[in-house]
Amino acid sequence: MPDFVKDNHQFHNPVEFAISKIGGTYKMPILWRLKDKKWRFSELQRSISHASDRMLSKALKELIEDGFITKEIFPEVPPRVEYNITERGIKSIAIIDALRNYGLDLMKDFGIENH
Amino acid sequence: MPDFVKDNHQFHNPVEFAISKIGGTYKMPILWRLKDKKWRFSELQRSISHASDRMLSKALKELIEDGFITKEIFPEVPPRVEYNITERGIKSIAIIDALRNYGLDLMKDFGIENH
DNA sequence: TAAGTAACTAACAAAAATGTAAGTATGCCA
DNA sequence: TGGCATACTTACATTTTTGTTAGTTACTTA
Repeated sequence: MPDFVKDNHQFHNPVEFAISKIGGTYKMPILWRLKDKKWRFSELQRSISHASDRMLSKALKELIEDGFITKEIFPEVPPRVEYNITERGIKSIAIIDALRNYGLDLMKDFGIENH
Repeated sequence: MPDFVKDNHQFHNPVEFAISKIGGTYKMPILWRLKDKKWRFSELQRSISHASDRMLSKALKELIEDGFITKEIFPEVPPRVEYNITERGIKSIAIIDALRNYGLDLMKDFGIENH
């Protein structure tokens, strides 16, 4: 597991790289929602209600830059914007699902009930 | 995916909970190393050389508190301490492996060569 | 007698992530 | 004419995570 550098940032293993791309508080929740349909900004906002405008916007922007999602702007007033998942985004769904299931197992293990 | 609270901390989904337990820069590297043998503190130090004493110590302590690893102190001078993985720790290896493989795929996708 | 060793801990500093509040554009509707 | 709606951005504050430096214990070896 040799170190490597990408975009002026040093990584020590593949997990660090993966987390740098889809980690953080909001990226996986976004990808998870986009996995089977397009979502508007305001829909994501309502659904991930603990995310502020700023954080949601920031996460979306980085996911676009990294090629996990795309953005379509409709020239209407008020504006309409739709976010769509890409091939690369689709490929991320499997680990998000695995992580989610592991999280559920851990919750059970720690005695957390999910109704 | 309802919110829940554990140890005075609010979580919004199972992934967040999983990451709170095995996330951060050093926990997965530690678990990964302990998966098939015991390691001494100094061995981990040499192997995860970018971790400072403090961070390594902190990560180990939290993994112990959360039941992923155990610690055995030998009454020798200079001291000898061995860290060992638990059942709960063993169960985490599968996602670490999955995340690692996903990371390798992503690296390839982003044009990063690993020799 | 002094330096070396393993496995730490404490105090403090810096960097990164997240949060909060306010402001922007454009046109529609009352 | 004023307020409303959507999808943002900017500036700033706070919190969390990570890093740095120095010190501790207690025995062994030079």
